[in-house]
Amino acid sequence: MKFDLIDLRLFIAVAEQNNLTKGAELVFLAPSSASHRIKQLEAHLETQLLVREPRGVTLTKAGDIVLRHAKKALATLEQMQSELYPFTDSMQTHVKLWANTNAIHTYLPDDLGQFLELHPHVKLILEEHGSDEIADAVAKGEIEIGIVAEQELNSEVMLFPYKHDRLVLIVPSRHKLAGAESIKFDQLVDFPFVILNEGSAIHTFTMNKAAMLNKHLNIRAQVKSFDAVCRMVSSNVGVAIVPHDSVCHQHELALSIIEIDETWSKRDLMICVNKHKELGSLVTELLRYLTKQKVRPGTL
Amino acid sequence: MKFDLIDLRLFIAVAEQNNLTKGAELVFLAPSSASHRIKQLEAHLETQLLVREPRGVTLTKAGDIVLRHAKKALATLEQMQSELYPFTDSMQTHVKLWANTNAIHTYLPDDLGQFLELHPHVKLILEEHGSDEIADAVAKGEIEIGIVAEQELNSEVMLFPYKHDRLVLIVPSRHKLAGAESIKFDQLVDFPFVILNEGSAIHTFTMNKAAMLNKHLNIRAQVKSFDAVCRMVSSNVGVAIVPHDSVCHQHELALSIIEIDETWSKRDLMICVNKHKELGSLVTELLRYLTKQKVRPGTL
DNA sequence: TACCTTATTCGTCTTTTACGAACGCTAATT
DNA sequence: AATTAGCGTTCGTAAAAGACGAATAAGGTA
Repeated sequence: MKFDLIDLRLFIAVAEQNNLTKGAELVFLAPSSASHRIKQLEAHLETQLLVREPRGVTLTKAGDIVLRHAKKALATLEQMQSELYPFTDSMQTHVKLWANTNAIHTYLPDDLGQFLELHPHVKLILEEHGSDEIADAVAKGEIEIGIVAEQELNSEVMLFPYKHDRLVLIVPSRHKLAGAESIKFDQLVDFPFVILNEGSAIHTFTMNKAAMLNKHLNIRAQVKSFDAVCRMVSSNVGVAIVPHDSVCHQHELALSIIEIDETWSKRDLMICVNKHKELGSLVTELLRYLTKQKVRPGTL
Repeated sequence: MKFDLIDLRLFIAVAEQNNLTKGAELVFLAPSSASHRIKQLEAHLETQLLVREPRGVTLTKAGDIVLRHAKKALATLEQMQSELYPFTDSMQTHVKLWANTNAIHTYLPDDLGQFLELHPHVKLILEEHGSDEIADAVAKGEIEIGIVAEQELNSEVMLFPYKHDRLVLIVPSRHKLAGAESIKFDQLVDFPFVILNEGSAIHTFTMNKAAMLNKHLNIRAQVKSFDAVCRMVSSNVGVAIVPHDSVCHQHELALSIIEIDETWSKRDLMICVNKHKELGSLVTELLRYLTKQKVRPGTL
């Protein structure tokens, strides 16, 4: 066994991209190096793993086997690091995390709350900043980790997907807005609204947006779950603003989904960390934790 | 994750030996290199894995975790190679295997038979030679793999345990030989014998040894299993020669076990392969297979 | 006290590995 | 039909990693 973990990570990346160059980039290698490494790997295993095609690569059967086991092996080692965390020397006790408004008002409270519960000794220093500012601070090493919205940022940071979601308007199928592609928020403040319980993040958020337009939302119903929101809307009680992911699989309901054409409706959040600096174990742990969190419809 | 597979193998070896120097040797590293590697590993994991004591090392709790996961990860990769075997390029079709008399007449037929069944395209070229001769041929690369008896051989070969067993004499507890430390074969050819079915390897072997002394064994009973042999002997039917491992756990029977003081009674068999040459996948597979075989009492 | 075992440090040398530039190949484009 | 764009590979060079042996340190043992 003469290959190493970089080979495995590279191979996984290449396999998932079906593209050697892109895969190489994901593990910070030049294409030439990647090509060389994979050739060595194939030589050591005495097996062809990829078929090189003019537009990328595809896996052979042997490649599938390697992909599967490589993933498993790396997962084992990730798990190891995770379990190792409590024993880590020089245990870091605080992390500076900056996040944009969206993140701080939506997903973060829940996620961080859970994380802090799991790690009682940890202190988070959480601040709200603009995405560009956050990325710069991460690049300069002023903070360890940030959560931002934009994709195009300071190229000195490494990005991981955090949440991928957007707020949409749902209306009954026969509503006069039904079928519209997208809509501005100010076009709908006068419609009757179905919203979540007072105090929920999205409730507050929506009310604030309306207030900024000097409007007062016409609240027809307040309910306790996204499920209930959808049902109310489909029963013609009113319209509602909800995360797209919490509605997409309610196909049995007579709903029409409309994009909201506002910057705040986009909620693709990315985690960014310094590209070059070695991450402390606590940051690694936090990053691991946050990237594991999936969108949980109905929680927001 | 900046460590590599060598680190993991090294760590496992060191952990199992509780000794850095010996562990290093197992993975063909100088102690200095091993020390350096493990220090790096500890640095990368930000965790102390070993406590260095004057007589070797012991594992910390973190070390235990690493040991467990490292083993699992490596096992995954071994499994991968194993599954990969059928896809291997330049699939080797024959292997030269030399073995000493013992091995050829005892364990090998069974094990090789099974192996060949699993690999229908493989041809084995099996020859019988003396252990030293075999080791030299392996060292020179004339044959890929050998099975030998002695431990002290040409140091250019790498050894793996194959079978660890020895033939012993069993007699009834009240037999006049009972309690003896050891005995020569010629001292017992006149006792009545219980032996395995005609045709079994050990039967043929024993008969041949007697014939070499110009004696004819006094066969009192032939039975079909080692279990039966033990029962017959404990019932005073006669004495018997059996593999030690097939008798050791028959404590309820009134048996006395006596060493046989002959070279052929030692059946510690080792597999040897070339220390420096990269092993072909077929040889790897065979080696993997043979080292997995455990002594199966009652099979011989 | 002298000695042994075992791990570590240091300086040197070899091997490994990454990179960029040039190249070859194929499919899509003009 | 010629051109362009996307990909993977090859090659030479430069830098980094890694292995080794000798010397060292630290703690038990005879």
